[in-house]
Amino acid sequence: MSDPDNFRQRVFQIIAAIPTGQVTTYGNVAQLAGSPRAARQVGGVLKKLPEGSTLPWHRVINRHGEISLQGEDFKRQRQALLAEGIVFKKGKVDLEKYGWKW
DNA sequence: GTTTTGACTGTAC
DNA sequence: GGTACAGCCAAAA
Repeated sequence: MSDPDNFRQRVFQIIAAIPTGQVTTYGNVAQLAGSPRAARQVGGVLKKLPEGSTLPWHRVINRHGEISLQGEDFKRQRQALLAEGIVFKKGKVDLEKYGWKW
């Protein structure tokens, strides 16, 4: 059949399923992808994201509720989240409130 | 096939 | 509460 072992493909599917106005952590995505310890790789995959993907990668943040990126990418992600109704408190997001739950 | 890298997380101080 | 170090995993060179 298909390639269920394709971690990268799995991550895309998971992130694509995140509803607007909600956020999730890399660790959460990694766990859903089948490897709870591969949170790092989740970011690594998104960094090499294909341009044709309309994937809402901006809804993925670290476990501190903060954006792990820096520089322009950081601001871009923050703006994207603000545009979706996410409220930043002291530069952080309330995962208890916006944390994505299945 | 081996080595290097990294948008993370957990534990320790 | 914040900072520092180590571990883990998958993809790219």
